[in-house]
Amino acid sequence: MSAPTRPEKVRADAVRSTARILEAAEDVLAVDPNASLEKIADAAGLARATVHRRFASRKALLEALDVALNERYLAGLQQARVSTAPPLAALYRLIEITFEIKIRHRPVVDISQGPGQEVLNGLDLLFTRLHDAGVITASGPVWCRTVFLALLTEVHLLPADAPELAPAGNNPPDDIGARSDLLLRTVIGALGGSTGPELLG
Amino acid sequence: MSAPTRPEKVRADAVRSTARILEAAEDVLAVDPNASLEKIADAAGLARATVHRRFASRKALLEALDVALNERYLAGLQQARVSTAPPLAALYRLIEITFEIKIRHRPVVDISQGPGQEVLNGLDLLFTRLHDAGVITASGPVWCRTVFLALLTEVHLLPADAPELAPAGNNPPDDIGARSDLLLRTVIGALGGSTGPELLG
DNA sequence: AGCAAATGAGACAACAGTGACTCACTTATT
DNA sequence: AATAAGTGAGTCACTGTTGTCTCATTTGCT
Repeated sequence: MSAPTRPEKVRADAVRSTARILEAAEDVLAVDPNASLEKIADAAGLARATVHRRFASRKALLEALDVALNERYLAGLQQARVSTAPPLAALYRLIEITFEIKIRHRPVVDISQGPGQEVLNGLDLLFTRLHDAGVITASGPVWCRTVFLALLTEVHLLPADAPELAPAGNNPPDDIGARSDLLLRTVIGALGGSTGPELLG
Repeated sequence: MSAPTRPEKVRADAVRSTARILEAAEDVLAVDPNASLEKIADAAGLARATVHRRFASRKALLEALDVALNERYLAGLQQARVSTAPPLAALYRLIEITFEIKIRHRPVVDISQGPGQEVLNGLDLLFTRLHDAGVITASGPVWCRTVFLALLTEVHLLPADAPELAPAGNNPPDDIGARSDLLLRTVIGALGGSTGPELLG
């Protein structure tokens, strides 16, 4: 009803601001899911009023953030060829991609309802395939995905100098690789798969 | 300075209220860590004023809850003979005890600082012993405890009718036993131990 | 029964966060 | 350079929560 006289063209300014706000929100909310809009605005280097201009309400911001994260995740699932590649290779690739785009989960309202359903279906498919291929013992995809997401969060929060992230002979410090390896080993082991070093054979 | 005329004797009334408030707080805060004092009071069947009489501030309530949980946990650690019993048996017993007294972790402010240090030390000792005994591969006790607590939370939140909680031939539905088994298998596997059914040999 | 303690109900100010608005100023686009 | 869009800074009303207080009533103790 009260159409706020929408502008003819969206200026490059506004786009940057929107992106900055989303980035800041992701970072800030990861630490404190109840952080105020002012904190987010500060982290984005903008005024709180600007946040309100780009996002009508706090709820709207959270939903936009949810959508953005789900999009990234969904792209990751496709890129990992979750439904066609050998499941273990797909899982490893998905993990790598996830760490590369540093997806966080905690902040998001509730991944289980709303647009995140596609992502969940993709994960469930992956774990079903892993079970069918005999890579893991656990058969319930919901449980598998729960464990996966929980461990993903923990590996994500692990400080970069943790001893678990120091691989055997690899001198070059490859943070993403180390985290991916650790998460893969841990998840597969947790779900009843073999943890041998020849996993990806 | 403003000593609020402390009573000569603490009545049985007050003790019950304090306990009720702590119980309610544990339950309510497990679902929503930012629940208002009124919600907690309602869950306890008491007026908000009473909560404020027993606990000077919200912070005081959270600290008291933290202390209470840590006490229970510490008692569990001793009861499981974490430092003397065979480590795998100790872990299993600790898990059982934890589920019996239904300890939740999320609500607590931050278990890593304050009086919770003793508990963490106990857990670290347990995982060090598990590694030394060759039960698990992971050697960093901090990482082990992180994984343990994360999975504990997930198993705790698992609905009672989840397929993962239905054991092989055991007809009698033993919820705590099923959860304990699942958690033990998952944790040991996640930390690089064998997941065979003959674990406790 | 009698007293002190504890509670419920309600009012109260203080405070933080949200959302809407204005106005002067800056920036992007043409 | 001119114009439209975007921003910063500030104000304002509104809401929910916290913490304090009072007073009538109920409850536990002896």
